[in-house]
Amino acid sequence: MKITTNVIILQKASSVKRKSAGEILKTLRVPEATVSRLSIYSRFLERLDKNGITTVSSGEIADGVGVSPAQVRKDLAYFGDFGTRGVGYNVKDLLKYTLKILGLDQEWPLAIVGAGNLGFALCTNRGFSVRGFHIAGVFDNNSTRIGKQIGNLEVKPLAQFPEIAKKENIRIGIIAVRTSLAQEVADIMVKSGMQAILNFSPVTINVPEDIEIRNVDLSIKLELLTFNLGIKTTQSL
Amino acid sequence: MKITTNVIILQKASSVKRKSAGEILKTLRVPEATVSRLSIYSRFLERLDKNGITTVSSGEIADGVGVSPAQVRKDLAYFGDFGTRGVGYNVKDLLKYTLKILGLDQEWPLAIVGAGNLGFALCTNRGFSVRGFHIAGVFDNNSTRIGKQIGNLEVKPLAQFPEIAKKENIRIGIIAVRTSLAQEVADIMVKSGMQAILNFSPVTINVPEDIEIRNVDLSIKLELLTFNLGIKTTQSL
DNA sequence: AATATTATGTGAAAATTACAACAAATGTAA
DNA sequence: TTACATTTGTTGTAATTTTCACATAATATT
Ligand SMILES: NC(=O)c1ccc[n+]([C@@H]2O[C@H](COP(=O)([O-])OP(=O)(O)OC[C@H]3O[C@@H](n4cnc5c(N)ncnc54)[C@H](O)[C@@H]3O)[C@@H](O)[C@H]2O)c1
Ligand SMILES: NC(=O)c1ccc[n+]([C@@H]2O[C@H](COP(=O)([O-])OP(=O)(O)OC[C@H]3O[C@@H](n4cnc5c(N)ncnc54)[C@H](O)[C@@H]3O)[C@@H](O)[C@H]2O)c1
Repeated sequence: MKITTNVIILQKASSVKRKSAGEILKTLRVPEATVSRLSIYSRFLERLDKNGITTVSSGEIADGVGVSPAQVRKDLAYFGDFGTRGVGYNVKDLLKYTLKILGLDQEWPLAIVGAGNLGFALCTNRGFSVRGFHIAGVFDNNSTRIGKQIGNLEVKPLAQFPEIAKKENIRIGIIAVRTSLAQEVADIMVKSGMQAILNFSPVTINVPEDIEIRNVDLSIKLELLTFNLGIKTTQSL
Repeated sequence: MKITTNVIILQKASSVKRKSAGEILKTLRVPEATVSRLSIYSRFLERLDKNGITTVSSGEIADGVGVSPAQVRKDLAYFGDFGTRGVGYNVKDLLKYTLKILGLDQEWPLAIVGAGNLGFALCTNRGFSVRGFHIAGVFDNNSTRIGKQIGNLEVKPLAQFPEIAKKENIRIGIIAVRTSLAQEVADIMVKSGMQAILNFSPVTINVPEDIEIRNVDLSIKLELLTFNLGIKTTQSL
């Protein structure tokens, strides 16, 4: 009997509904935190695999990434039974499963808008390719940047975004322009058919409900740190 | 009657205990998510203030940053009564309070280790100064990078980290070296007295309990997006 | 073959976080 | 002055997430 799993992640994620006649439709609600941890587990498994380790327990994964063993098992249990009781998990297999779950069993072309310092760093970042990402287009609307070569990529004018995005089959856009222009760029991305956006600018971006958007927010993380350091030294709030 | 507030943030944060004789000691447990949102509210208030807006309601803040009005009020209520019923919040005052709470009523010197592409982008990032951060030192152990000038900063050898960190009173270190060296750099930071670490490398770093560490994790966010896009197109997991 | 050991998967309990509803306070208009 | 509209601060409630505890299964040992 085939079970089609209907995964819905909680928190900020939009709900996803799918129908599948004649099959059991199981509605799963997966915490966003679980998906994030899955990404961490997956990277840890990659390291184990590289080191020739073939089997791992939930406890070892837990130690390796700093969560509880129960959390590891619970997280994995959302997606299936991947382990063997009394033994643990096969590293290669579990790695393959986690990658599949995260959608990393395929190549993901990305588009970056903003060829400034951050955009440059992103373009040259070696980490992407390991996980199946590659930059398929970099855009800017500053004439001093357009035409510049970054690695084997040429910075294109923003006007070409829709055309190239379509040709390259890009579904994920990355915003690396200065704060005041981020919303404008997001709008263009949405119009050009991006289904997901990763935003590096420290500002709240508005997009339609069906577009996935996440922020990589340096300031929030830094200010979380100063908050914590602050209460260690401040007499009262 | 003076109330000394003992703030403890939840999740990954370490608990903080303070004593204060003769005063009411109220133990607050603040969700990390609340602190993160406070950072977002604070930035939104900065924008309002810049636009000359003097009063704002929880509903307007909520609309501006994409949360519920109740959430805004609840978050603020952890730290005090900042509003006026029937009126709302004074923008300038609330901005000042949020900055104070986040520990941003002082200058924070930062140290960056890794003068690669990301390190360079961070050094030249204009966003820091607005919130009271400034890069007080950049370090690398690659001889081709040492001595290079980034803005008005010179890249120093990593060996000088402890000395400069002490002289410049640096408490927060930023890791921007390649993944395989991140733990090593973290160890040096801890030994040099850093109390908080911001890590950009996609790997789990181990530090003593009393050191605050947070990750700015590009991969997790990207893979959250591919997870969501994946379940929209994949027939079954 | 029986027993011990190890480690998964899971249902129930506990903890945490978000949400909703409303009383209290303020300002405004009749 | 009174009634009305607005919006906070707070209490209770619902939803979500994590943790706990253990039955179950696989392997190792005696
Ligand atoms: N530099 C960092 O380390 C860092 C870290 C985190 C977040 N950020 C954020 O990332 C963003 C970019 O930072 P940066 O340091 O690269 O700034 P930058 O000034 O170096 O680069 C901005 C780039 O965007 C381009 N641009 C501006 N408007 C555009 C538009 N409408 N369309 C296309 N391109 C446009 C500019 O020409 C420039 O090349 C900022 O919002 C910043 O706050 C930067
Ligand atoms: N480039 C990006 O956009 C980006 C984004 C997110 C995360 N990251 C992560 O940030 C890290 C750095 O990325 P990058 O693109 O700047 O890489 P990079 O190769 O350009 O720079 C790495 C720098 O660290 C220096 N370094 C290496 N070992 C060191 C040590 N022991 N002490 C001091 N310095 C040392 C190197 O000399 C080099 O200058 C990586 O872990 C990467 O995964 C990069």
